[in-house]
Amino acid sequence: MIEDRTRAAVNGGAHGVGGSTVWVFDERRRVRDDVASRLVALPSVARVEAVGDPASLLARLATRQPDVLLVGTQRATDSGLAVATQVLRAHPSVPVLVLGAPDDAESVRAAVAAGARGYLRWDASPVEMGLGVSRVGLRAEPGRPHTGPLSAVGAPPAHAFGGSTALAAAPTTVRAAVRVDVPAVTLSVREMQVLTGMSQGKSNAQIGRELYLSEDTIKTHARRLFRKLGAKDRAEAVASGFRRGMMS
Amino acid sequence: MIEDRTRAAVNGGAHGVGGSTVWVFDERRRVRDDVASRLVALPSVARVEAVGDPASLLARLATRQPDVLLVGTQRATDSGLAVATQVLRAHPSVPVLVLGAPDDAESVRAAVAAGARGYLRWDASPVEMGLGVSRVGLRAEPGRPHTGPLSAVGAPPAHAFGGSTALAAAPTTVRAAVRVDVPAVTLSVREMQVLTGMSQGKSNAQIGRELYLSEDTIKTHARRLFRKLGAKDRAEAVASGFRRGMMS
DNA sequence: GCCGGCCTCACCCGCCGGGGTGACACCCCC
DNA sequence: GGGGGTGTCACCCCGGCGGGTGAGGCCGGC
Repeated sequence: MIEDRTRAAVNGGAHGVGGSTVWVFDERRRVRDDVASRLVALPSVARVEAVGDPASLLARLATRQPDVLLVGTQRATDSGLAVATQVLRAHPSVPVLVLGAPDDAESVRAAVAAGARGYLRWDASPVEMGLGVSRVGLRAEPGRPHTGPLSAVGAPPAHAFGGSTALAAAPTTVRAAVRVDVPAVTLSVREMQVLTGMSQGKSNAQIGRELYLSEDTIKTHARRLFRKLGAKDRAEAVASGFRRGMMS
Repeated sequence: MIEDRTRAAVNGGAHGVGGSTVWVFDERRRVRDDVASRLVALPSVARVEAVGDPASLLARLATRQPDVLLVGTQRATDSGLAVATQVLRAHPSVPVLVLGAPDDAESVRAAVAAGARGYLRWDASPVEMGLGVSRVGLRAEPGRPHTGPLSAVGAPPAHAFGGSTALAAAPTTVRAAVRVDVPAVTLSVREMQVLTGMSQGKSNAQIGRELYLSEDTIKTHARRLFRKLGAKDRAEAVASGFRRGMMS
């Protein structure tokens, strides 16, 4: 019951049309929801399912398999580690990523030894999660299983746990890895000014006043930049600007 | 006349309330407009003025001074370099950044020798420009002049011109340098799903259908996430999500 | 020299977005 | 055990968004 509620809350009905399916296991609801909330923002992730009960995790694995399975470990109870080991024994082909506490290198090392593909700090940013997930379980096409073989992500627990965050080194690499689309668009100065205004929550009239232009003129620029960026919305246009590296 | 048109097009009326004023000089209109279009997207830049004529550049400098002056150089005619030298002789306190071609290390070296604070490739991304501009001409307060002294940015032209882009090494550092606000907000899973949908140009009804929820429910989540992010708009909310590193 | 892109402005229109408010239920933390 | 955050849904309201279209002028490139 509780489990169904959580599933419903995280799952919704996003029938991933391309993009991988990620399962998150952790017995602590806070943790798995927190991690899930960051995962749903990733463009490469189409479907996120949160599981809090070892039994139902194994039951699901019997019929379906995720592209990546994140397993949270906690030092206090060894349950997370036990679950990971159990899963890997039953389904060695499932790409398991261990979610470790920032200072818990041991459990992580143990899990990697047991067959996990890598680890992530549970406080990793979406970008870092994206890197980890895409390295471990990228799917080229919806029907195909994860493209393998992939080199282990979790090789050097020691130094990674010393830094601020595991896998934090190369965000630009992530961009390159995740990016798929973007056929190089250039916006004019005016269009950039309008887009910037939009990203600051300004109305067309407000942008017009600040640029000493008519609101209708702003609308025209907006329409044009929507076309260029392939956006139907100012929200999508702003997102597109950020994804293309035009904004910061 | 031509000059006035360009100025008006770039300038608008953004009376920078905090944030630096940047001038862009280049005789090639394409270049200066292109650079300007990337500068206007920077949160740390409040005002951009594009100048295409050496004479009017010097005339302006007599009365006002920018926080940063970008000077474009071209190998063919040495005009850009000459202008930079001239400006620096007349106004040594003006922070000059040289805009060099990707493969033109010589002019850059010469300009730095003449007193320029650093260089940027003219094809630098907004993020890289932000780094360069903020290092050279950050203003703490509207009234105060640029905070100095600042270490030269352009020390190693050689190896920088070897890489893909000058100053491209540490985008995360830029974040840290530019970021000012952001008092740590956490969105719930649902809120993240809604925000993600918004960033994909989906309507509330559409998001609702995909999550098997009522449109009114989506609106409620939207309202709540707007409050959390301090956004008045879905566009601003999306931008905020990106700026806070919640989205990618 | 013409064509194309950009800038500017205008008018019409339909619909969605966002605010306000109320309600009920669950969950977690204090 | 109660309060705060979250999830879900509903109704009302209206202002702004986005689409379509037309039109004049300037600039740069083929």
